[in-house]
Amino acid sequence: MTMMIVRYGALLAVFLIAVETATRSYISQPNDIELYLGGVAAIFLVLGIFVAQKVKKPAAADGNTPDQLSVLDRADFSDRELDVLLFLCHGYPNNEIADQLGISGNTVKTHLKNIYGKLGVSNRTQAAAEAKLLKIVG
Amino acid sequence: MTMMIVRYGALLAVFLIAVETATRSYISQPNDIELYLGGVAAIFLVLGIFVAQKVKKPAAADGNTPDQLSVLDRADFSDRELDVLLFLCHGYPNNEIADQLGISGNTVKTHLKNIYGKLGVSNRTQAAAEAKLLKIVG
DNA sequence: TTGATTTTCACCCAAACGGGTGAAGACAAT
DNA sequence: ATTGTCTTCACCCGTTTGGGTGAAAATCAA
Repeated sequence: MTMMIVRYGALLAVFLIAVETATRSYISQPNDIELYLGGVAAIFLVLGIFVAQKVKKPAAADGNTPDQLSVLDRADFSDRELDVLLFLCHGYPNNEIADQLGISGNTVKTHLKNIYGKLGVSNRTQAAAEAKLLKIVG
Repeated sequence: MTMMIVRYGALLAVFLIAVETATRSYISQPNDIELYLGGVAAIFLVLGIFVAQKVKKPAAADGNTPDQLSVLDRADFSDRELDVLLFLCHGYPNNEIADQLGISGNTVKTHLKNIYGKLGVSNRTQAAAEAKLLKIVG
């Protein structure tokens, strides 16, 4: 998960350099500045949306007093844990989660235990409620 | 929801006009174009993030086809069933629901059975997910 | 008052779940 | 290379839940 942040950071840097280069080569013709500006604006608008989608935070969810102690987001869960959590929130029992993910029921139980620990809950229904509260799942 | 889109659309339009105006007044000094470009890029980056945050859809819950056949609301449940359903959605186990409502665990089970039947589900987590999907509980 | 609905509770049994421990292989980071 | 994390799986045990049946009060409408 740390790796992902680095990757996107590098990607962003490359993108910025590209734009900078384009700027320098275009600066000789000050005629179509407006068009160019619009292009840059559009590109960065899309980029902003993209970044927001990727680096999405839990956003502190409206008027509910968010647990100040446990502010979690997707990054605090491993990929597999997020898989399990997704199925869990849709009401799948352990066996079906196991089938869907192609792993054993025991493995699902292990992931669930870790999920419960991270969320500070003691059963699947609380986990589902908490996950939705923290906007970890849609 | 429609209203919100219109509002943000109008806001975006106003913003674009403002930027356009600023562009026309600045175009006389082609010196600090780079700086100006950077500003526009930054602004639209932030704007993109903002838009993505605000116009973010509830995601329509993945790929589950919503039951067209069973459109239930609160009226289809008895008062006591709604009580149980509420605690259920908060992740309470049967025993605690029983304590909170001052009834026996067996009675809670009976209510749950009826709830499952009405929602067309087979366990409490599915019931919680369905109840939220149907907006029976907040 | 009669009948329908709701609410309450009991018993039984099988399945699912939660908690603990242990451990193996993969893979990235230091 | 060693550490750490992730992922996978197994075993045991007790608790919880789900499903079925039955039934007694209370409430409410016809």
